[in-house]
Amino acid sequence: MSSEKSDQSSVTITFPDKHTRTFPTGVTGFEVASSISPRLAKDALSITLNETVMDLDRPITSDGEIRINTWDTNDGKMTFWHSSAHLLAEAVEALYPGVRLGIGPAIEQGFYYDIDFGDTTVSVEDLPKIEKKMLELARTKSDFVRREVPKDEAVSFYKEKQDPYKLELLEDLEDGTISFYTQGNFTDLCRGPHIPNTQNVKAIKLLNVAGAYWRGDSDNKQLTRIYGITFPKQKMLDEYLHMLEEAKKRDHKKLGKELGIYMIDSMVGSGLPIWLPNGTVLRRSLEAFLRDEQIKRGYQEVITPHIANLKLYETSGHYPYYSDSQYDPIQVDDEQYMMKPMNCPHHHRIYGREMHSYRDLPVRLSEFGTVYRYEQSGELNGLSRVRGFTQDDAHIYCTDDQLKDEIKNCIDLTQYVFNTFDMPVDIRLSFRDDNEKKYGGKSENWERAQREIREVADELGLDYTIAEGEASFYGPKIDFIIRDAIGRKWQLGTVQLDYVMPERFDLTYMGSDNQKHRPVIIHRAPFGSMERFTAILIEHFAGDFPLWLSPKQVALIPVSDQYNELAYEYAEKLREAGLRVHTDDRSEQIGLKIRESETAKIPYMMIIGEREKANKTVAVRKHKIGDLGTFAFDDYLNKLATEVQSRTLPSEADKKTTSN
RNA sequence: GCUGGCGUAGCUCAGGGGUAGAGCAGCGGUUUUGUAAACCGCCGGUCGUAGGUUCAAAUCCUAUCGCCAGCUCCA
Repeated sequence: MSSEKSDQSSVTITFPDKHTRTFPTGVTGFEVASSISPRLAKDALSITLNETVMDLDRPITSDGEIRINTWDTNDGKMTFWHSSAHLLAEAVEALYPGVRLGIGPAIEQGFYYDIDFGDTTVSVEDLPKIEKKMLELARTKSDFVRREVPKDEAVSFYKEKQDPYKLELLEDLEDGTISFYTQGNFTDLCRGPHIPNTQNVKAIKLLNVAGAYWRGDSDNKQLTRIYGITFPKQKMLDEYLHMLEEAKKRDHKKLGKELGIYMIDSMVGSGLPIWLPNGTVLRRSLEAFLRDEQIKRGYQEVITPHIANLKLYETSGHYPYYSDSQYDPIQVDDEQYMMKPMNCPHHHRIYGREMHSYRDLPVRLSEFGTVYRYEQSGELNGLSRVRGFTQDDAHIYCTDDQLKDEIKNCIDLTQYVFNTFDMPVDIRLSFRDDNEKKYGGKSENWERAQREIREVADELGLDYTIAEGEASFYGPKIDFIIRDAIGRKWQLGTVQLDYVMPERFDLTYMGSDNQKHRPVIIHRAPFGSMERFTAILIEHFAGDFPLWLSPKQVALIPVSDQYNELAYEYAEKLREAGLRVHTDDRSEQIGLKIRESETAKIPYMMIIGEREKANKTVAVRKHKIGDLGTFAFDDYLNKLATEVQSRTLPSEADKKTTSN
């Protein structure tokens, strides 16, 4: 921060609500917080001054906008967890003298520290004793003390300590910008900021140990990374651990198996998921949903083969550029063919098969296209990371003038899709940075595209962030990050602009000026991959799917064998109405049949016995809710059909049924 | 691919040098049932795979495959 105004005797601080106050120069964040309320001063962890997070006791020497960071803010948590990482390092140094420290940052959920334990292996069993030490140290209420040190001193400090990692970090730092933080007996090279003292840390959980390469480079030594999380209150930790357990219960690998969604079979091959009957119903329902919506929006569906001549990918540039993640080509007659890693080149050839007039554009080609990519074995994970998957892919070929409308249409479709599942969406505009070499296509196209994307986002009133340098090689993109029912974030759909492929495939259209022009391509996929999206859906709904997606929608449960006939009759009517029905005609007790339907997460049960036979009614029981009462069969059938058609979410359906 | 952990019956798990265990599921009977587990019996495993050590290996060692947590990468 510049201190050009340090000669002034006062600084003007602007608060988040835009009101301003004047303080003497050199006032600290703590003093500013105290001037508002003692409570705030007590809760404050750090301040953010002009987007820079600072210690509470750093003097403020220039005007600026301030935020006082408590636990309830993101910056506050980051400060808290970063300080907790130091606490972890202190505990580890105390318990394992002679360890070398790498880096220890705060992360989205907690923090980690990378540590070289030398010849000692540390496993999860060792974590409780480190936790205990951390708590002990936290209770000493040690202040975090910042000290700016000359580079020479920092270097000799770490030479003394024989820590090659910190020395390597120091190489990249300039004299005059180096600071140490000390708490208790522990000093660490650190930019800061930190919380005032260790006693705010009341609850500690070390979660995991894992190997991590120094600086993320697999040529470097692998350090031991200890992950942890801390809280200012024990209750918060309890809640967090509860959330972790909840997430575990929702794990799609567990539920996917239990509900018969998919299997992975070692004889078929790892990373090659097999969709079981229940999963296939679910997936086809999702596809039908998107397909219908795309048809309404003027898409044309195509089907392309799973392997293609290598020349196709040489033309697109995917080969050999991405050959690390592609399966090796196979020899077919005199030519080489490759498993399809992308659908786009096929679609480009479809576009290119005939002349297009500007009047025909946009051309929107869609495909549920299955692609194969080689993922390293350690990457594979259930349905969410696989080697063969199906993209809900589409490519839109349009003129520059149509681009804005098409982007708008894509964003609208994507939002429509995620709204249907009640998944809140964060939007990120991924633009290029100044590194020209990273990107293809003409600069003016990029600039226009980025401007138009932003205009569209503004016109739609979207709340978005811009990520410079996150664009793909061939164009800027819009990324959709959704949040699931337990608040986890997933990057899903993308809309990407492409100025490179039209050149590579020599795609043209005839303009009104009777000249050939290059179309712009939009790549977009709301779900991204059917496999990954299904994994997220399973976890989002915890397997309790909305009726329209449930593999089995209604279980018919006769009270005893005598009522089987009526159950078959009802089942037939439900099937005719398009519902997926299971009739449980086993000679089992009703309690068991209900229990099994509950654990299979079938949304509705219809119980049929003497009373129902007499009156042509059904007793309806709803999954997770219980007995809803008795209804005329035909009425309930219509109600269910409506619920499917409107794609009602389980939470909404519960409200409706419990209120009547 | 790398580091660490884990592979025992269809599933969930116990056992840790001396003849493989439980519950659930499955099968056969009995029970004909009113809103989350009826009763009896039976079947079921080369202890992931391959080597090795040993009189003897599910158990110890080595390799390998798979899974899990991370690391790296992701058009």
